[in-house]
Amino acid sequence: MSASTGRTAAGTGRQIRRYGAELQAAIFEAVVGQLYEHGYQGVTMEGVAAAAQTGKAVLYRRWAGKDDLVLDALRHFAGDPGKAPDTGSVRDDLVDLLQRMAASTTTPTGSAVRMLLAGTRQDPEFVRMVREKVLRPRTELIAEVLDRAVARGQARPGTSSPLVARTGPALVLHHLASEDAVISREEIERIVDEVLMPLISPR
Amino acid sequence: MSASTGRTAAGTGRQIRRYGAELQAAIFEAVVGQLYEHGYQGVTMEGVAAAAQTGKAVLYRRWAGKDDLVLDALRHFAGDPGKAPDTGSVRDDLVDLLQRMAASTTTPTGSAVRMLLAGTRQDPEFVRMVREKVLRPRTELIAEVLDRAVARGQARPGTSSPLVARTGPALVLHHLASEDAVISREEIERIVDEVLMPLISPR
DNA sequence: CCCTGAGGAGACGCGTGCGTCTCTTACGTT
DNA sequence: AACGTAAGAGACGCACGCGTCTCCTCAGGG
Repeated sequence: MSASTGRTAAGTGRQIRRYGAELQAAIFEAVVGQLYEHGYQGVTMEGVAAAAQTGKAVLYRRWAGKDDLVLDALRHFAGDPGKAPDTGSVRDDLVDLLQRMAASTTTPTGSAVRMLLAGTRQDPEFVRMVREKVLRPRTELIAEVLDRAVARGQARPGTSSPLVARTGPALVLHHLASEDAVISREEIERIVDEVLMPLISPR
Repeated sequence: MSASTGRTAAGTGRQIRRYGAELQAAIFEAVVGQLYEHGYQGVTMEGVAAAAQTGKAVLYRRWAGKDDLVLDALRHFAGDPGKAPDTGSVRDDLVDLLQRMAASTTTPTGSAVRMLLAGTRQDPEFVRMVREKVLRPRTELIAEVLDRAVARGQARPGTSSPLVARTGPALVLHHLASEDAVISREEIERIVDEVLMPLISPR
């Protein structure tokens, strides 16, 4: 009998209602939160709506469905990989870059990369986007650092092959698989000192 | 009224009924098939039962649930990474090993590794198993090859660090993420010639 | 000050997967 | 030849996520 309130009369609060861009930002944040916590499969429209404190209708008014939403959220967040460091020491530059990469493995952006690895049938648009917006820019930063090192004579010419630029990221990523969780600073320095530096330094 | 047949009277065939080990093998095959085609999330008990031409009861009589089943199937298939090649040339040995690894990225075993990469919350038992039974043995083969190379004087001592052993696999795996699909023989040779060999060969 | 449009919340119907249960039937054993 | 066990098949109830739809309600423009 008692009325189904339909509105949580309980809470203290007035509710502030968000519109447009502000609302969208909150939704994106919710998406990447879910993504980070439960992986792609764990992202649900219902979960996102709840986390963003909004209704599903709002989501469907803006996006066609889950794929579209997640894609858009990632596109929004993947963004700026930062500028390439230029300390004058290749070694330090590389450590810095890989450190950043490692840090981002636990972020939504990192999740995206891992989804990429995982996917047997992923939305091709999604795959493309992650490659373009996440992976490539970061590899390019490394290439940039290597180029500078070559110019400075700190590295052999020819060192700056795409393959070499990929080696650092590959090892950081691989660490995720072969060891537990977080990669330590020491481990990163070991990657640089034991693998990258010997690989590039002049004979 | 008309009997619900309950049995497809249609087909030509008698049905051969499988038991015990034979049945189990068929089920495992179905599991890895599903795994390969749709990824971990795409494996369903119903799908497996159908693919194996059996009933769900049979599955639940043997395994506690999906996790248990998949884990067991992988454990069953992950098996033998083969013996380390010993052609006398480190270079050729490495190419051979990485080639094998690359080939297995499209197999169920490969899917398992990718699931590992992907997983934000995976069954820890599963993670441990893939590390132990899939990743580690293969890295050890490489270490073995490197050790022999050092012994032969084809590689600098100290070359056989775990990190160096990981570099090849890491690059192969990373290729999955950064490029499309299959890794070519040429690409593998490039990895060996441009990265691994310079890294290990005596100065 | 009222009206319109979007936001917050969630009910609803649909499909799908899980895990259980039932029923019939083939096979190996005695 | 009779029997018991497990296989093959799938119905069933439950939970959950999707995408739609409805119902307020808040805010801002006329």
